[in-house]
Amino acid sequence: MASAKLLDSSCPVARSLGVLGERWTLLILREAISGTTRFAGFRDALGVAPDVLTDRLATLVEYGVLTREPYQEPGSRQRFDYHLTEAGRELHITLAALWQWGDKHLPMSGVPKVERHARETGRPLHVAFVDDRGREVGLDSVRSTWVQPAT
Amino acid sequence: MASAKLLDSSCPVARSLGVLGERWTLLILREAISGTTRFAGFRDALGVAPDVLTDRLATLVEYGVLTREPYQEPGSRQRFDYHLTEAGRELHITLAALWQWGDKHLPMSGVPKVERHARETGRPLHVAFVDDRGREVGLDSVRSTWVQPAT
DNA sequence: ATGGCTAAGTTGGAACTACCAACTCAGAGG
DNA sequence: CCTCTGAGTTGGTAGTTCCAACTTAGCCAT
Repeated sequence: MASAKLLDSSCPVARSLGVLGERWTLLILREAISGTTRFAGFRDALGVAPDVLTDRLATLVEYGVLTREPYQEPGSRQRFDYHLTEAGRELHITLAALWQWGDKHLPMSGVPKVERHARETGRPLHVAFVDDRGREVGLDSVRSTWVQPAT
Repeated sequence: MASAKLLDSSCPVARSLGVLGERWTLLILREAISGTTRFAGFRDALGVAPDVLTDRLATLVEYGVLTREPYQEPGSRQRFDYHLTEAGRELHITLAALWQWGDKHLPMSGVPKVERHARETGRPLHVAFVDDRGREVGLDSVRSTWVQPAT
């Protein structure tokens, strides 16, 4: 599980995909961000096979995206649930980027939609490049450069 | 190819992953964004098996992420190269989101890095949620709501 | 104390997908 | 005509995923 080949790559996109790029993983995280915490919750929401779900949850725990925590409801035995870490919460940006791309380029009519708004101002949100002053910058203004590590 | 099950999902993240979620696809697009246009370029940069590469390029062309264009260098026969469409260029945001997550949470020392800067101002860039005025909004301020489609 | 119920898995086999090496095909140059 | 190169195709093997059935642990009712 969690492709060692990709994790050893010098490219951070490849390393991210080494943890996140297997089938179901990003959908599991979408569910986690929308509030699902339990094995059966993921299985029922996604229809993922239980052996695959076990594998993916273990990988996400191993790489610090989820925590596996025991809990006990009164009158019931101890069970486990899965909560996002800070690293996992940061994937909201990645998932929202996929969400807005699919919404625009693979549209589907007649289905309920999710919208994102700023909690304080109510303004609609999207995902974009931003400079260090917090100002949005258009795609055409993005310039990528290579930087050698300090020796 | 390009999971029909996911493409029929009501969730745009699942639909995006129906096109982009197969192994190698996002890495091929990372290469495309960094300027690679030819079959051999992708194969040599990534080490992907040629049958898989053929399949992924065809899927990306089918869904409007790449175009397959004939070209002819003087003194050489006609060949094909693959260029990003506008939809493909927009995936720069998604890939940069994966890039910054991997850079932060799966760091690797001693390797060259890519940095992104605004072309006009030179300011460093990252990917984040932004409101409709172009102002960055922190993760904790994002509120998601369901909207029923107009009937 | 036995049997049912549920959450959270495990196990076994069939089906699908990826990997690797070798091969094809079309035109250009010698 | 022979070779070279880019852009693939093909065939067999190895690795993954899918699906259904089974397991395990503790609580509760009878």
